[in-house]
Amino acid sequence: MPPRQDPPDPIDAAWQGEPLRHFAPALRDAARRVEVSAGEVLFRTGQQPAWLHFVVSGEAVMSRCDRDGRCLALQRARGAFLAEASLHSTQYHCDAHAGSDALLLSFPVRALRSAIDGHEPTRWAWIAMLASEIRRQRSNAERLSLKTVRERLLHLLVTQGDNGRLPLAGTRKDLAAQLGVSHEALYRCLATLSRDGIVRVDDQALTLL
Amino acid sequence: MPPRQDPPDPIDAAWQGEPLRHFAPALRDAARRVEVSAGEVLFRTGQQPAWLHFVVSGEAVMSRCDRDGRCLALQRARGAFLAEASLHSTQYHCDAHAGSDALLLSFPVRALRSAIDGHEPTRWAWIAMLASEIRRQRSNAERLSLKTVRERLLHLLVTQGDNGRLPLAGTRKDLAAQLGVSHEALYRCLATLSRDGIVRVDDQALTLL
DNA sequence: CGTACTTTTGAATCGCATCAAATCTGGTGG
DNA sequence: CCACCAGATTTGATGCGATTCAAAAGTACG
Repeated sequence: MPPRQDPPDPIDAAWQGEPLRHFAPALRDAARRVEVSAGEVLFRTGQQPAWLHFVVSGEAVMSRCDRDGRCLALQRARGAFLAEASLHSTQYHCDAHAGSDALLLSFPVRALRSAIDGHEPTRWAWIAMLASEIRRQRSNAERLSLKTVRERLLHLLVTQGDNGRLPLAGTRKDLAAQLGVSHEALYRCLATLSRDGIVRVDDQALTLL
Repeated sequence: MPPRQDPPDPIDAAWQGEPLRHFAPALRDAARRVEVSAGEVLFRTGQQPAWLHFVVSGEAVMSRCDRDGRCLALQRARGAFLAEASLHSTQYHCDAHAGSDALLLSFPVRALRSAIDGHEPTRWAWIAMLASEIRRQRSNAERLSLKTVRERLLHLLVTQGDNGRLPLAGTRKDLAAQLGVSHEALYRCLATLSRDGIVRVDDQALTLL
């Protein structure tokens, strides 16, 4: 009889990856599994951070809204911590909600702080994670300072892509939002690049040729 | 006889401020004072980081150039660490040079690492510094995703300004570069905002009215 | 005084946002 | 199974704001 094919537990997978695999055993015990549904509010400006959320699957969005009612996404976390910077804040400076049904691993702030103090691998995993986020953001800012859709898209393929291949996570509308351009402009740009044989576009990914 | 009026040492001042004032005594001893002149190269892509530079005065610029020869500034450090993320990298991913004559405090990477491990105030000062840089970058990306010069400028005044007042560090051309717009567009926008009484523009600062 | 740079204004052009509308898609319920 | 709906995708037309090129005036500095 063949062994039963359990679906791989995404939480187990998350514990195997960065930065969680360096986390102290005490943190594994302290972590709480949380399921949220699309749109659910995770925290609001002014609240005191008590838990830090690692987004195992789905998406969580940190955003700020101006008084005109327009909202801007500051972070879209997938397979990463949401609002890492709030580990030592006394209150949140943004709002956050689930961008889709999502599975979270939530860590008590106190436990995380003491693990960083007392457990060297946790400490350096945390610092490395912050540093890598800084790099990602710098690259993001670099991209947004480019003027044309074409330049931004190619920049994304070069910097984020795996050898020129970038898997499409969400819809192309989402990609347009990430690039800070209208979806129409992105569609037109994709059509042109595809027609000119510069980028191959399929349902799974964009590939630089 | 009045006490002699020594000019305040900018290095002393830097040690009083964040994040250096939390640094371990061992780091004070290990730090090296370095003066560089405008244009001088601080490091190049591929080199192994041995020193981490705190920019006491002047400016240091981290940049990446594409093969077209165009360079984009990823970070302009003033009163802050340059390339903090390289503390655990085995090599630099960018180039850096002095944007002006500058005074640096340089820390040996090894000493900084062990201070973070062994000295709690240093550790949390470092983590807080990384977190605050992430916030700054997120805010920066938010700003760059705005479409018009006007919106970007007002966003900068609100988020970076002290109660709507933003001291002008460099030239207005520099400000235009920071906002990711041409300097002509910025001059025109400033003229309009000034004429309409929305922003007061003088040599020292921009003030939101 | 001359040089290099910033600041400022003008004019032409280009790319994108926006509005509109049609098609396609996946999912839901009758 | 089909009708239907919400959303994504796609194409078209228009206008606006920014870029770009150009040129003049101001400013700092040796």
